[in-house]
Amino acid sequence: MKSIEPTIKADEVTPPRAGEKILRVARDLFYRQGIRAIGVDEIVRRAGVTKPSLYRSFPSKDELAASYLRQYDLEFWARFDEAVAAHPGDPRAQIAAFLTRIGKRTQKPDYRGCGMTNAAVEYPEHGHPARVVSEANKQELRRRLRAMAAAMGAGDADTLGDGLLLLIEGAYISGQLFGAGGPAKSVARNADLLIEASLQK
Amino acid sequence: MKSIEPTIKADEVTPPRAGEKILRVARDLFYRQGIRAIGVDEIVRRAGVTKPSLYRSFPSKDELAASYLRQYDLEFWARFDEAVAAHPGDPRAQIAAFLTRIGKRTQKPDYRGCGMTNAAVEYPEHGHPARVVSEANKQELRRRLRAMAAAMGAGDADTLGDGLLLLIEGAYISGQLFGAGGPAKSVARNADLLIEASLQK
DNA sequence: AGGTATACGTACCGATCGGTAACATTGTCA
DNA sequence: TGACAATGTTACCGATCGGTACGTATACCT
Repeated sequence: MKSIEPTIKADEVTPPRAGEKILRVARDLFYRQGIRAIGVDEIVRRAGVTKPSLYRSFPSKDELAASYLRQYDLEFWARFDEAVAAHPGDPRAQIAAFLTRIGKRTQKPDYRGCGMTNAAVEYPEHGHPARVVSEANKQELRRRLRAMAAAMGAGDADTLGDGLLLLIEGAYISGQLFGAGGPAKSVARNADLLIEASLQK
Repeated sequence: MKSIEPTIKADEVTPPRAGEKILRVARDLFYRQGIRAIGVDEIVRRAGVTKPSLYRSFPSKDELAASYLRQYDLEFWARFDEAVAAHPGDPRAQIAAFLTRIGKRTQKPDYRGCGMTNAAVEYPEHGHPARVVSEANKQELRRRLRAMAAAMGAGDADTLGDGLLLLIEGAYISGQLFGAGGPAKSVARNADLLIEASLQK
């Protein structure tokens, strides 16, 4: 009476692996309160697992933080590419869509900026696992923004791309500094003004 | 032979009080490595004093961090007002001077952004002594930037002022994320483009 | 010289940090 | 049934965390 009912695979009925639960909880706590502010004990407690389970899935807390950021990276590019895909061949509209979304997110009550940016602030030391992931993400973002600026036909595409990056990072930070009603809500408008000025040169 | 020579008061000849040495060392370590990353033991060790001396001058580490930021606040406004004083009655030139200076600072090797911004990222909790100082500084900066945008005659002064704040915060963060050669070096140029676009509307 | 207040140092506190050793328990599959 | 892999349990490690009780030195004023 037990071998005839795997209508669902065992893998699917099995509750989330310990590593997955840990990463899910860590992601939430790290983002909302910061990586340094959260101890491994609190993570395992909220995840309903024990500490050895954490260290069987992750070699260290620093690597757990890096894993959190790698997942964050995937979700970030998913959002980015979603805005891109919504306006094929129109980089200016792509930027506008992406920034409009950022501007809205910054107004939400529990917004705490960009996990990548925050991690880099928390870990200034070069070579730290979390910082490595964060820097790679930002390098790639810069590359793509400059490419989009060039595709718009900007005279100085690198400057415009960098200007957009400054506005975006400013929105991330201002969002968590000022909360709702802060300067971040105008990021899309300001980016559009900057693009306009950079094109008619 | 001892009562006739107080040409200088005793207070002045005395080597720096423990509290001052502590604050000087704490300021340096907090800025370069972050507040959470530095323990009170390291502060007192590098300052050449002992821990009770720290807690006689400051009620807690959090308050020491707040004192560090209050001093940072004074120096920040000194730099800001210096740029303002250099171009009386010309807010656009004042902004340009201030941002040019920021752009240069971000290219220095040991640049680590704005101490205020970093502290707010490290302490997301509302009401934390360090965060309170940081938020007050940013609120005032926003107010002044908006006022300067209005003085420039911008159609939508609040949007322009906020846009400048976004660029500034973006420069702070990008400066420590990318190091020399990063997007922050173009902050003055992008701000000028944004101003230009905002005025001719 | 003596009193007094201020500043400083030694030694210590309990709590928490990230991380681990050793072993028991469970479910899966052959 | 028996082997295996994953997880849980318990207890522990040395280091560091922020913070303090308490005694000692120094400088000044009378």
